[in-house]
Order: sequence, then C-alpha cells, then structure tokens
Amino acid sequence: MSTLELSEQEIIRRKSLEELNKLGINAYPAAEYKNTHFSSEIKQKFDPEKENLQEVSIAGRIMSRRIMGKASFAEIQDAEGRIQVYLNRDDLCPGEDKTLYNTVFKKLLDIGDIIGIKGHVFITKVGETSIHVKELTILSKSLKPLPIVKEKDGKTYDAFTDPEMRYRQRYVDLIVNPQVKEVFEKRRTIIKTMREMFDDAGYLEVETPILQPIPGGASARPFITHHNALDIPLYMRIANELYLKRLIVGGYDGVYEFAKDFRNEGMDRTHNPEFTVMEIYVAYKDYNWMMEFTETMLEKVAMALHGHTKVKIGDNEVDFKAPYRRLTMIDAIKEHTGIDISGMDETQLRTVCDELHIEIDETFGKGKMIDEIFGEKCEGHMIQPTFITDYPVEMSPLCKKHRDNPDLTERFELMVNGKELCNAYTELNDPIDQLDRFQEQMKLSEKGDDEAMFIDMDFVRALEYGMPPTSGMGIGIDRLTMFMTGQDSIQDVLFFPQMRPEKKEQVDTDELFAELGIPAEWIEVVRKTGYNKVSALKEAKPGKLFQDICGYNKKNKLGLTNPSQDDVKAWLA
RNA sequence: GACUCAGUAGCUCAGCUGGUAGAGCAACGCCCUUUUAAGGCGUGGGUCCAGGGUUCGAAUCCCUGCUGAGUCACCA
Repeated sequence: MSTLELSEQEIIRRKSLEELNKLGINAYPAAEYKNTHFSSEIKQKFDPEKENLQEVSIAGRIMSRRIMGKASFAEIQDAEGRIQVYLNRDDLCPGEDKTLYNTVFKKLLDIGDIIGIKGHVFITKVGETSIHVKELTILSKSLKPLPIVKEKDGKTYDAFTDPEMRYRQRYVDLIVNPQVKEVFEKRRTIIKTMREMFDDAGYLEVETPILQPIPGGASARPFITHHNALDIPLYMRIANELYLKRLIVGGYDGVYEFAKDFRNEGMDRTHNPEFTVMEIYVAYKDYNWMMEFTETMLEKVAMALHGHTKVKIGDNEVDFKAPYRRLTMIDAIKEHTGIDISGMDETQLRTVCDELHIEIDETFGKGKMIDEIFGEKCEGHMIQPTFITDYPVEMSPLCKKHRDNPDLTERFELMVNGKELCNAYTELNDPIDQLDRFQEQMKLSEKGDDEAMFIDMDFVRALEYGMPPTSGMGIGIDRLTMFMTGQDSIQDVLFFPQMRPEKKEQVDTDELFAELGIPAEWIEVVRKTGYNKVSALKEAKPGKLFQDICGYNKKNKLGLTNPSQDDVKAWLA
C-alpha cells in the first residue's frame, strides 16, 4: 500500500510498528498469553483489606491513555469490560534501561493496541480499582485509529453513531459501543431459554435442507441458485415447515429448528433478506394448546432476560405475562371498524374495503381482502400480546379448516406492539384437502399472484401415509429480539445486516503508470489528483493535468521538480 | 420503486444571504509519579461523496449519479 493512500495517523502507526521491530519486539507474537482474570472479576473480587489479587494478568485492548511523565494510566478493555491499569516508569523498568516505558509504552503504543499485563490490584487515591503493572507484553498492534468515545457521569461524548459505518464495520461498533454487545448476548439468552424449554419437553432439535428443489411452506419470492452437478435449479428456503412436518410423519412427536430463511424481497426496518425463524411442531396437539405453549414460552423468555415480564418497546410498555388475550380476526375487525364481515361474499367485502378506503385490486380474493382490512385497521392497535385467531381459509393453505366453520382455519398469529410475532396452525393433515388447497394456490398464481405457493407432491405423498394431528408454530427470532431488547431496527439485532456492497474504486498499478513514462515520484501525485486509472488519464487534457499536479506539488510542499508541459504531453501521447 | 433528509480531518460536528476550510476528541513535539471526558504550551492533518453546470470566484446555488437513514409502496 502506498503511503499517500493512508491517513497521517495510519502512517505514524506503521512507523511505530517498524520501530518496535527494530527494538526486537514482535508486535504479533504467536505464543499463548495466559490471562488469569477478566476485568469485571477483578473489580468484583478485590478487597484491599484482604490484600488479595496480588498476582494477576489480563489481556485486552488499550482504550484510553493518560500519560503524566513518569507515570501513566490506561484503560484495558477485555471481553467483560474495562479496567484501569497504572504504569510507573521505575516499576515497569526496574533497571537502567527505561525503553519499555519511555519508548514502547509512551511513544509506540496506541489506543486500540492489544496488550497483556501482569501486576497487582490496588485502589487509587480517587477510589478506582486498578492494576499496578509490572510486566507488559504487546499482543497485537493496531494500525487503524479507532473512533474515540468518551464518557462522564453516564453521558457519552462523541459517540460512534454513523449507521453505515456501524453496520459495515460491526467489529468497530462492538469495540467502541458496549451496549451493542449486550443486545447480542440477550439474543443468545432468548434462544437458549427457548431451546431449554423444548429440550425439557423432549422435543428433538433437527436440521432440514436450506437448498430446496421446491420452495415451500410460505408465500414469498425465493432466491434461486443452480446446482452444477445435478444441473437443476435450487431455491434457498423461504421456510422449513414442509420438511418438519415430514419428520412428524416419520414418527417424531416433537421437532423444532432454529432456521435461517431467505426471502428475495424489500428490506426495511423489520425485514432483512436472511433472517432467523424458530419453527416447532408437536403431534397430537391443536392450536389452542399451542397458544398456551407460546405464551408460556414468551413469559419464560422475558423472565430470563429481565427478571420480570414487562418490557419497554418504544413508548409502550408490553407485558408478556401469560395468558394473552384471544380474539378472532372477525371480532378484531368488528372491534376496530364496527363492521361485522362474517358471512359476507366477495362483492360485499369489496364494498367494505371501498368504505374503509382500503386499496385493493381485482386479483384479491376474499381472504386477501379480509387480511387487508385487518392489516390496515386492526394490526397497529394490538400493543399488548394478543392472539388473533381463525383466519380465512384462502390465505392459509397449510392450515386445517376450523372445526366449527369451513370458511375459516385454525390459525393464530400473535400480535405484539402492532406487529406479527408468531404464526401457528392446527396443521392440515388431510392429504386430499391439502392437494385441493395447493391447486387453489395454483389458480391464484395463474391469476397473477406471484407469491402463491408451489405444489409439493412429495409433501402430499407424505401426508398420504398419515400425519398425526399436529400443531405447529413459527416465531421470528430477529423480531422477538427487537421486542425483548427494545431495538427498533432489525439491523441492530443482526451482527451483519445486509448492505449494498462497498464500491472500491479500481486503481491501476504503478507499473501501468510507469509505462506511460511518468517518473516514479509523480505517480502518486497523479493518482492523488484524481486519475486512478491509466484509461482516465488518457482522456485528460494535458494542460489541466499539468496544472493539477504542479499545484498539488506546491500546495503539499512535496519539493518535487515540476515536469515541463511537453513532458506531460508526452505521457498522454 | 417514490418522496424527504444527510454525506466536510481518524471520530463527533460547526461553517449564515457564494469571497483563503473551523472546533472538541484523536495524532505529533515538549512538561508533568495516583489520573479518569486528566491538565498546560506548541504543531501538523482536508479530492468539503463523485461528476457536470452557473459565476470573476462554489463546501455553500442548480442538475445528474453514488452511499446511508427515515416515510410510503411492496412484503409477514
């Protein structure tokens, strides 16, 4: 990498690295560093009266330095937090040679470097538990300066907030913003709590195909790829439902999977093209049982995270304490619009949509219109956890018809803070009905609905062997994490949210520029004035190039002898 | 996909109705042996996102593009 492409501070750090090497110090040593403690442990356990912790070593990143001549303080950040260390020239360098303190620590180390230290714990005059350093080992030199975030009395100064940089360079975000780590630790607690509950119930955690020949189990546009050896298209799964139900056919009474699903659709605050869903299927149960199971699960998760069931989401306080309100979709619509749509036909529903100013088009069937009314008029009002039950049959092709009403299905969604969190069915296990429903989907597809489901004949065949009555439930883990941790963007609960790739401008090599006859010392200047590619240079006007580079030379006081205008013309010839 | 806002030093941000680019932190040099947003004195650091246009003169005004965020549309 050429120096002109680096910032001043990066050049200085590279020079420091060279200086370290000259002193015989390997800034990237291979050996294990034995740390005896973590920062938080030391802060908790140290007791000055007991005089414990007199031999500790920790390893971590230098996050701040306060140098006062012969003594210095620094903060070291390890996996569990930060602790202050105290360095004293004569304690760190007891002999004549003070290089380690004067040169290595004061001059050649920087914020961001990873070091190991050994020493004893004490409390400073101002009352901060600190480590008095006797040995210092460089474990990794940092060549790029970190953003500097300072804090006093809980107030943060110069916070690293640019969303683009936080998501693209999550590693920096994690180093500098400790709250970010907490969110991901909570995410893990959520998953762990659920997994423990399922395991205790004796359900089997399974893995099913991500590459599927038929993308089934949901209505969504899939990503498509190609398998070379088989020469067939394969789809990234949009759901794993049909595979999990095949396993119920196979004789497992309970199966679940934490699954990455992929949908080739828009991205926004609540949608990422790849996302995590937990789906669980339990034999011999129905959706009433599943509602109880779901509310128990969420209550447990909230307790595990917070020790209570009340969670602040934006301006709302949501209480995850079971049981949750249960409301049929038709009653929900009645409650929020005053209109009773039960028994209405397609024409009547169209009139209702018009009255409510809900936009629809001809391809909409009854089910989709009802869903549209619900989505527009009701969904947003469901702040406290509410089970919405009994969806129209047209929009739930994998769900068993309602035991009391063939126009409805035994389906529920759990609404929280105005958003869908869970989706669950009494599963359709009648193979003849299932094939009919798939064929209905085909008709929708022909009508122009590009999200209608594909027919999966192997799944129908599995049902023909007989699937026990079963209830299944899916829950969006990203969304759950958002709710439970109070984040309002999915990007804040994914380590690496999808971003448009960074475009790095192509830069031609020195050799290609040299071929034009440009002297080596001028190549960087030519690049710096905006001509990164030889092809771009060829189109430049010689007069402008001449002015640009001579001007740059003068402005930056490079002290180069300017070429003649004829020289410059010759380069471009 | 549409609209709105934003992009200036390593980071956070000023920069008015066009007139030589600023601050704090970070960096560099010097001073300082219990500081903590350490302090004091001094110094350096910029393709003002990119490309066009208007103008004697553009970070600033206009157009196009790129990237991000928000709202909507689409979508669970």
